[in-house]
Amino acid sequence: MSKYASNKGTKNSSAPPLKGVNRALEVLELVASKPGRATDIANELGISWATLHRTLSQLEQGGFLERDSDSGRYNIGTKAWQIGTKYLANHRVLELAQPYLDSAAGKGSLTVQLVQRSGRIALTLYSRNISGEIITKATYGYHFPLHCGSKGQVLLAYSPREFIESYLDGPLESLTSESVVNPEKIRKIIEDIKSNGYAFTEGDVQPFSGSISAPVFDHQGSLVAAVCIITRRSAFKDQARKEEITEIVLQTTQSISIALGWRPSGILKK
Amino acid sequence: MSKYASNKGTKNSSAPPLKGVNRALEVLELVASKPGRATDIANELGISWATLHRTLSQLEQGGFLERDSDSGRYNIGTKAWQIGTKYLANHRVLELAQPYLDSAAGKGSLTVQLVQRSGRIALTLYSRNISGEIITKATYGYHFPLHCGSKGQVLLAYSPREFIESYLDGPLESLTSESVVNPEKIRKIIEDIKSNGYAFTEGDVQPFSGSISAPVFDHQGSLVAAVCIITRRSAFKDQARKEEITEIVLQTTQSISIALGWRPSGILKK
DNA sequence: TGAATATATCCGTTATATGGATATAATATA
DNA sequence: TATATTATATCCATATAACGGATATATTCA
Repeated sequence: MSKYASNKGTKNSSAPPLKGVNRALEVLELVASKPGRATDIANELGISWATLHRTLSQLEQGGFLERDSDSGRYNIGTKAWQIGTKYLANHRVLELAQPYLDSAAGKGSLTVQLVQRSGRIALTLYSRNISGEIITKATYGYHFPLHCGSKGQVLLAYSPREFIESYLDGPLESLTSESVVNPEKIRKIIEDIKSNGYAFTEGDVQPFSGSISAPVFDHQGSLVAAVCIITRRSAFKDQARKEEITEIVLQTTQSISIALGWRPSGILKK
Repeated sequence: MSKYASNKGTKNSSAPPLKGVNRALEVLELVASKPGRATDIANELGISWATLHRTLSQLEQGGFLERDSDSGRYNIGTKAWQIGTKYLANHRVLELAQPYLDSAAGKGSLTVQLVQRSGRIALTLYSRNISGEIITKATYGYHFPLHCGSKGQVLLAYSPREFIESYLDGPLESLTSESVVNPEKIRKIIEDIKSNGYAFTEGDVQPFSGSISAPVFDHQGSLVAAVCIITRRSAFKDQARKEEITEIVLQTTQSISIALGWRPSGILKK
């Protein structure tokens, strides 16, 4: 039927789809978010088994996927890490921010992260963990939705209005019993964050941890990342300690933003 | 160029190649190792411009590549990091090793890494850097060939004979004027490493840094990773310090190997 | 300003991926 | 242990979807 009707309605002539490649990328994304067996993947993606099989083999052969021969489950492979790390090697903001993050971590023996928004999730770019106190999911590879955890909330709060709305329209998952998933309440939280300049949450990602985050801006005043300090929840009971941590976060984000050319008063440098 | 010969003569019936997907993966690998403009990539891979363009667009649209609109250069994109980090989240050895690595880092304010072999390169899985002393390329995203740096040499030394030979047959790049690239000399180094149980190199990766590495084995006694301690070269002038660091490396690898079920004397547990 | 180089897009042709069907392997169940 | 069930692997004729030469546009350089 559709011999030549590949073009969608998009104003600029939509690119030809390269179906095979697209499927492979989809498979990668799916496996990343939910490792599983071949059949699961085929069902989830609604593609024929034979087709999927070829794709899986190809990805496995390239090292992008790995298959555990006992369980038959596919996982992300070595090559994906090898290539993914190259993203960091060219990351201007990270390079610039790193010394400030390390210094912050030193100040209070804290877990400090630099995070960035990627679609609907908060993506950790750098994580400086303190040996003594290990918070399970405060490392690379744990991506949370934006409405859970102070880091996501900050990233959400300073995103464009339209994005916020479309985000809140989507499904809002609960990570713990304390996660806030009511759009109306999240809107309120966003208000607060924007007036305070930082976010604080506890127990909404992991039951026994809490975090404080603040935004990093570039020379145009737009959000590029967030800095997040995570620690065990109990630490925040001590009000003085909490204020101290807040101070460290704000100082750090301010320093990084300034290093990026941002000017506090909104006066852009010419 | 043509990395993997499409399975023609393989004994089992040749699998269908899925050319498009394969090309996309090749592009990713190439960009990771050498970011560049579209034309460069097309030439390097020897594929027609039109074809490449589609592939690039698709990868960019998926977030696997990013294009700097000023320079026109393509780099690895956010999504690649997002997915790559998931590799770590499922990494048994890393999970188990991490506490030991952190403890080692604490002992001497050192940069400690866990590395793994991936094809012809040494791939960093975990890197604990010390704030004060920053060694430029001791982070994620810098992948070195196996013959440069103690970590690569250890990984090479304990690889299967046949792999070593095929590795030495390939082209051996120099990273600094002190890199050893003579196959005969490398064979000698491998001998030494296997009799000492660790490797030490300086100035062969970066002029002013040096490192000591030792192998990590699993319950079957096969190499799974290496632990590497990197510091400024001058530190190794102090013989006592050098021995101290060697001791830390060996203790760490031993602990991790044992935790993996390896038994020192070669006695396998039943 | 014009030449040269890089990027974007079009479109007929055919090589290539598709998916139903069949074959084999691995589990679950009786 | 035998048998049903579900998962994985492979084959092959067909039509779809990708290819690449050619052309159009944008960008860079001299």
